[in-house]
Amino acid sequence: MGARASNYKYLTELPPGKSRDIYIELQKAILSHGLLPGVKLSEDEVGELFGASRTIVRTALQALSHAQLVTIEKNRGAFIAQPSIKEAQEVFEARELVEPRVAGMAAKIIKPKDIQILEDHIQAEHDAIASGDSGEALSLSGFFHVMIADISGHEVFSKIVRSLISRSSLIIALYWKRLDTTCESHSHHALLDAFAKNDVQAAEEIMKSHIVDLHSGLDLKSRRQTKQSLASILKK
Amino acid sequence: MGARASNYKYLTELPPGKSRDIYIELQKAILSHGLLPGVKLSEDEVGELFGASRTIVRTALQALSHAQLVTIEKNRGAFIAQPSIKEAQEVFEARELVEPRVAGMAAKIIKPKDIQILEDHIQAEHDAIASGDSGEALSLSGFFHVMIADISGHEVFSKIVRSLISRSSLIIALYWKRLDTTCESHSHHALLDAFAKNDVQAAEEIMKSHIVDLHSGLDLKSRRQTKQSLASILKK
DNA sequence: TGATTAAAGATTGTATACAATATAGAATTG
DNA sequence: CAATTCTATATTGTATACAATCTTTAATCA
Repeated sequence: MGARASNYKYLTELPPGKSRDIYIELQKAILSHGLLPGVKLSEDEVGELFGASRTIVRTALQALSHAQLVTIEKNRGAFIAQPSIKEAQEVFEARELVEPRVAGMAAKIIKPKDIQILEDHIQAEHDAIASGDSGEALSLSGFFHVMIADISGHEVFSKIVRSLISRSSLIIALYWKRLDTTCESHSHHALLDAFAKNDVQAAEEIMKSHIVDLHSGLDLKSRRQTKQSLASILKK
Repeated sequence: MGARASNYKYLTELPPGKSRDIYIELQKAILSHGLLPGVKLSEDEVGELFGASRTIVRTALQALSHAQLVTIEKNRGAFIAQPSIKEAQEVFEARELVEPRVAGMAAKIIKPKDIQILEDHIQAEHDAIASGDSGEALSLSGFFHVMIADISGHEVFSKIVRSLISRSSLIIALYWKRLDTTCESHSHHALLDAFAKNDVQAAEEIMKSHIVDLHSGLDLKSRRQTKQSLASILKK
């Protein structure tokens, strides 16, 4: 995981406190593929790791389950979610509907300052890829989409996009075609060009085809096996 | 509230148990305007009402806060959410994007059996209006949209729609123009006609204009005041 | 009297003990 | 030896006690 973790603002309904911290740390680990689908999150183990009581840990795990990053099975515990093939399909269909609209809205009102921030972010993506930190790279490329949603100023769409992006990370872990290949693309750059011109329609189209691209990078025939227990990867 | 409460399947990430029951009961009360925005849900009070310990109640309240039906303020407690004007606007904008698509998908694959169920449901709406049970009528008219989402078979869209519909109920409580007027319309019937013909485009258009209609029924200039404490309305 | 402060009460936050359930391993049986 | 049952262990579910915080009331002072 990235030595310098992205300090981008994470969202959760949780009030500030230890539960929220645990939520954010686990989310980071999930989004950067430090924790893979299927891994069990035992309450004692997580509590031990973060020096928190089970009460606190349960609050965090329940929040993650509401965000659909974790599945809680009665009397069995919490596991990193494993989206089905159908869900994977649907998540990307939803992204194809919502994100182009959001990108268009962002294009309409984006300011030079925001464009600069996005450019820096793309640079950070490249750096992560260059340094071989594919987990961080993946996480950053997801955040790029969230940042655009935030720029649009539309909080309801923004929350929907956040949720879809998070789940996309699990989907990529399970169904991405070529494990070696990073999902870098030129689309992010192209999007910035459209933003710079405040070209709403171009932004919509580029975003649409970008997501269709990502979607087609998935192998939605069979689910990858992901055992790998132990949550010792959390220690950054 | 309706003597015969809608037994339509409620969704929550909560596993079966008392927390889930409380969640569902509170949700019902919120959606039918038995509990109005701003009302405090004290843990002891709710626990007393349902014969549950605070641990259980807290789980339910936290789930409701994740569904954005309840706002939890640190050290102050849980309150029925009060969507802002901006959020109200955004929720309906999101509905205008997502629901037409979902209606179109439903039109493509709907079966006679489903159409019959929807017809019966509309009848139940009329009955509720006739009997003056405006809370139940409102709740049913929201469920109509959820049922269509379920018929579409697209679970990701369906969950998004559920969330938007729930919040719409709070928004209507705060911003609906004429308190005396029920939000009945002919759109639901028109939608059924399109469904019967499997007319995708018509279904999309009717749904779109229906939601625009609802949207325009809101007075998004000022928020209504809703005091009314006490959660004694829960006892059906 | 009005505002400010102080104390009492009520409510939420957290840790922990105990109960219920599931899991893993040992013993038993065919 | 394979399959099954039983037992011991580990894990989650829930209630409750105590701590921290907020709210309300009472008391004090200008």
